[in-house]
This record gives sequence, structure tokens and C-alpha cells, in this order.
Amino acid sequence: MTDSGSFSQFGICDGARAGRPWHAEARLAFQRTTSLHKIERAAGALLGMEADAAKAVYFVLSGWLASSKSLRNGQRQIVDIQLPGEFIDTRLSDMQASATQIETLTPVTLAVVPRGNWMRLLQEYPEILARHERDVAAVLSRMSERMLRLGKSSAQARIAYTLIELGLRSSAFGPGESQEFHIPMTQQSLGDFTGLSSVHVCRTLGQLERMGVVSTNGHMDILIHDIEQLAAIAEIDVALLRGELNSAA
Amino acid sequence: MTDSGSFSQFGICDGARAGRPWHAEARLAFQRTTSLHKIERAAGALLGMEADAAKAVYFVLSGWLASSKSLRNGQRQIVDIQLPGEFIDTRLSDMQASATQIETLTPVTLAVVPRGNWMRLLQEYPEILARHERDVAAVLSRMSERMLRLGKSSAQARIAYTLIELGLRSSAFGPGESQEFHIPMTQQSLGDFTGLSSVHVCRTLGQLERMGVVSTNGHMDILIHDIEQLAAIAEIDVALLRGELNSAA
DNA sequence: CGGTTACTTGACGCGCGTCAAAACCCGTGG
DNA sequence: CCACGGGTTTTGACGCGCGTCAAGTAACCG
Repeated sequence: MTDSGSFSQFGICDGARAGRPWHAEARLAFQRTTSLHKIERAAGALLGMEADAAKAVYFVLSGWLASSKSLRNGQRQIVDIQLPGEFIDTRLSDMQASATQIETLTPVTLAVVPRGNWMRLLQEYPEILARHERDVAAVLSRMSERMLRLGKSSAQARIAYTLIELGLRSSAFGPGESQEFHIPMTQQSLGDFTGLSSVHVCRTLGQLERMGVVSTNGHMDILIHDIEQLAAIAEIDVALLRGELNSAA
Repeated sequence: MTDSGSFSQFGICDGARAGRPWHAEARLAFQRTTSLHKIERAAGALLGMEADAAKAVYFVLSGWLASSKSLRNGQRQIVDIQLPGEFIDTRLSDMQASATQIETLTPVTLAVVPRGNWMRLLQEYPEILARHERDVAAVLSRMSERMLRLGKSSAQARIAYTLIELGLRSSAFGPGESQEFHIPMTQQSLGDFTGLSSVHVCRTLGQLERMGVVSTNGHMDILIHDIEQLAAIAEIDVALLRGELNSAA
């Protein structure tokens, strides 16, 4: 279980490490069963309110998306962020206690599995079923980690954890202490993700910067100087982080 | 989609409403494919650290369980609560950034699907596959709702929401304004569930009581006087709540 | 170059955590 | 029957983290 284990920790797209990205395989499987409907969207678009492909299962081929819930007064919580190689089930969005919405953070391309085909796909293609099971496990796993920080951690820990999660998942990390990558979100949306106000996101990034742990250029370009200390602030088990970094590199 | 819709909102066990509980069917299916291994545990026991049935998928036949994550300093967050008719996948518990643990809140009986049999079960029994898909959707749905409150709502909203969620899911609600039921948790664990300190849980329950919305006898016996107002405090769409109550009754 | 959207910084207040002590509840054993 | 002890709930005092309001700066775009 090293495979599903390392996969599940941060929901890393392990196919991407193996050379040939998993989406390639998935696309093949999709094409065999359903006419592979591919759609593209610009950054900042909303998904799922269109009449045409309503209530489908999407598969992210490229780009970042965020699914969020919001209260009547406009308060918003980003519940998860989807990266290439992951599934999005818009069937979750209807009939809930609060409004759900999925938006693109970058330009994206998605494969669309129409509603009716999904169960058939799962039953006929064990590989897709297994992959989907692992994807679901990864989603639950990282949502749980985030709930833990939402409920019980300081702003510093939440920001630090988010930086590491997104860095690892986007496969932006190489070996070594320093890591540099870009997060296609505003501080406002980072706040919606971490349960903080945009103002406090700014302050907290400033604190981390003054501590010498990271640098930012003021536009979500992140440079991590001391990833071990950042992990300590994020309250992540450093041994586990090491393992992740090794398998990611 | 009224079926999966009403199911997914609060993860209600819709089988329980339909007369014959779904677990009965599930048990039959399990028995056909695997020797149905049934285990019982007392209240307050820990699950999954035993050597025998390690890393299995469980199916709750009776009783309440809580799965939680905790930080190195002892801070704990209950990530979800499992009721009869729901699945528990202990494979999620290994290899994560924080320790996961599953404990019983009441005496429970569980059906155990050994690790190797799970994927086979899904592939061979479409009914179980479909059921599991819906269960996963319900878990994600209610975890999202809770994340929204964890990140963006006051203590009152979190407590109010939790009371309604647990009342609805345990099918304790009948028609009418008043609802009475028992939650088998201490204020401490309610705090771990809502991201509050036990002290503040107590205060907040006191506030709700002084507002005339609920009564408690000091031991987690809850009596809801005005469920509409409680839903308003919980920031739940009242129309949706109405629908849930109707389909639950 | 003006308008718009993002980031930054300061001042202020409140919600909720923490510490601490008291009241209660229940099971156990003398 | 009461004494005792551990776990839970309740209540008060106090302080800090983070939200909010507001003003100012910087970057981007037509």
C-alpha cells in the first residue's frame, strides 16, 4: 500500500510522477465508452449552472478549480481545490443546506461524463472504478486535514499547511530546502479557503516572511526558504513530509 | 433526482424511512459474497488499531461512531460521525499528515468487509456500488456544510447546525415544531466536532436555552422548541429544511 | 492616464480560548 | 445509608487572535 498510501496523503496525482500522466489513460477509457466530450473555460468562470451538460461528472485535464459553499450573507468557504487528474462530481451541488458553486481559477479543459454514463463507466471499467475510489479517498483525506486546521489551529498553521498542500499537490516541489511556485488565487480566495479574512491572510503571510520561512512578491508567487520549519508551523509530522517529498521528487 | 437529492442533503439513511432498513439488504449482499464477519464493541472503544481485521471497510449495523484527527499537542477535531447504514473505510487512516482515530460513541455492531474483498464486492454487486457512491456523496456533502460553518460561522450557528444535522440524520425528528432526542456525546466531544472549546459549547447551549429555542437537561438530552428559529440561527435555508422534514417524516 | 482590482497597514473591538473553581452526577465500596 | 472519587457541566475573570472598518499604495488594463 505504499502506492495508495503516498497517494492518499495529499492527493497527489501519482500518475504524473510515473512519467505518463494518468489523464491520458483515462481519456482513452472515456473515449471507448462515451464520446469524449471536452470543454474549455477561461479563468474565473462558473461551472455547472449551464443548461447543456448539467449535473455531469467532470475530469480535470488541465487547470485549477475551486468548489465553494456560501452563506446567505455572502460569506464563502472554499471546500476543495481540484487539480489535473481529479474528478468533479457536480451532482453534489444540488439539494443542500447551502449553495455550492464551482469556479475556474485558471483556464481549464475538462472531460465531461454525462450523468447517465457514469455508473455504467464505473461498472465496466475496473481501472476507472479503482482510480475513482482512490480519488475519493484522497479528497476525504485532505478535507479532513483541513477541517482539523480550520477547527483547531492558528492562522499561521492554516496558511502554512495550505502552502505545503498546494505545493505538493501541484507537483511544484523538487528536492531541497527551497521551493518556488505560484498559486493562482487572490488573498481573498486564500482566505475563503483557510477560513480567514483577506486582511489576516496578508498579515499572516507577512509574519511568515518576517520569520524568514517564505517570501512572496505580493502576488501569490511563493518562495519557500525553510520547508522543514514551515511544516512545523503547519503542524505536519516532519517525517511524513519527508516521505512525501521523496516520493514526489 | 429527488431521491439522491434528499438523501444527499444531510446523509439521511433513506432506507430507514422506507420501512425495511437498508442494512438488511446490505447484509444479504455481504453474506452472498463474503462470510459476513460481524463485530461488536462497547461504547468508548477505539477501532482499527486491532491487528486482526486491520484496514477493512466497515458497515455500521447499529450504534454511533466518530472519526477524528488530532494534532501533536492533543487538540482533536471530529471529522465525521457515522450512523447505522453508513460505511467506514479505515484504509483512510494510514499515511496522513495527522493521526486518525475512530471511536465508538455508543455500543456498536459492525459488518466487516476484509480489505481484499472490497473492490470485488463493488464490481460484482451494482447495488452496493450505487449505495456506496451515494454514501460517499452524502459524506462529502455534509462535510462541506460543516467546513462552511467551521470557517465562517459563529459558535451559535455551529451548534445549531450540529443539532439539526444530528437530529435529522438519526431520524429522531417527527413532524411538528418540537423535537426531542439524545446525543451520545459529551460537551467536550461536541466541541471537538464544532471546533469550539467545551466551555464555549456550554455557554452557547445556555444562550440558545435562554433564547427559548432549545432546552437541555444538562446531559445532552436535547429538546428543540422552535426548529424554524434554530434553522435560521444555523444559517440553513428554511425551505430546504422544510423539505427535509417532510421527507423524513 | 483614469478606473478597477489587488495588496498593505493601522486602529479598535468582540468572540472565543484558557485558567480556575465550584456544583453535580453516578457508580463503588465500606 | 453515607463517604468518596472521577468525569461532566456550569460559571466567572481575563486576555488575545482575528474580524471589521477605513485609508492608502501598488499593479494592471483599456
